[in-house]
Amino acid sequence: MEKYRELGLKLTPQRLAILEFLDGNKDHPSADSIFQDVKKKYPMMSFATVYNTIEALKKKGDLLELTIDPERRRYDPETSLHHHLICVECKKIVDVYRKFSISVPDEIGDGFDLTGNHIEFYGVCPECKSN
Amino acid sequence: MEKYRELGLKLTPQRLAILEFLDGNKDHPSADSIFQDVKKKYPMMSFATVYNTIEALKKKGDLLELTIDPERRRYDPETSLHHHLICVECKKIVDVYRKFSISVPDEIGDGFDLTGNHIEFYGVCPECKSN
DNA sequence: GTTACTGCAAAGCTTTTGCATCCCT
DNA sequence: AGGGATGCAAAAGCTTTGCAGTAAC
Repeated sequence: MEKYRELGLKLTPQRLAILEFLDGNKDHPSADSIFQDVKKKYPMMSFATVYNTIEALKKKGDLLELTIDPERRRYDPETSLHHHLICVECKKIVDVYRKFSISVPDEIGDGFDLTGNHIEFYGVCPECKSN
Repeated sequence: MEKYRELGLKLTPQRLAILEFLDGNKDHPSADSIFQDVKKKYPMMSFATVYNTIEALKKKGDLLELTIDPERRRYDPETSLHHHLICVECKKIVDVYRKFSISVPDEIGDGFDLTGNHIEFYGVCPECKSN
């Protein structure tokens, strides 16, 4: 928690509740998920606070914004390199911790300086298979 | 164009203009891009028509909805398998036509039946590099 | 005491929807 | 003629913003 203070971020109760909710969270929550959860503890909670905190965490590099759901933005507190496996039926998202050696061939690369990649695997999860 | 009739789709002038705009388009346009372009020819154009047509094309399998831009949905008339290279600065998107042999190991796969994948490569394009 | 954060409400965007009219087939 | 498509406007959903009051430091 110390590191937040170092960056000039104030540790308010609301912010702590958001951090607590995100810590170890594997559900790739949306802003609304975060809001709904923290609201249980702090009924006065506002969206502004959620988005403020998301923005602060993103800047710190402690939260990733995922672009895997066309409906809404989802966030991932797990910032180490990983990929995602998405159920095309129920939209469940599972982490894939594995390094893949892939790269864009120079002739296709169009002169880009590559900085990283992200793979989305699509499939049908066991629960949806049995329906 | 015949194939559209076969599916019970009516070929209205507006719809043809949208098809013409999309044909061979490599810009991964948003609904608004499509709207703005077709509006030049048909000033009475409405968003409803754009979204109607997008929906029809998606159902036909002739248009892909991309989830690579958190700001808005983008569409891709190129439906053959390919990946994308995205400039993290200017958000330009370049197609990557290349097959990568990647797969999720069973022990990670969580019982999913895999159906496909999509890779996003991130980088800085030549134009943004020189700024 | 400063400075940043909170909550509220309004606004901004993108996307969806209802409905009367229109026009492709 | 019939049924889908169009245009308009309103509504819905997600995200951002302005501001006065509040609380962390």
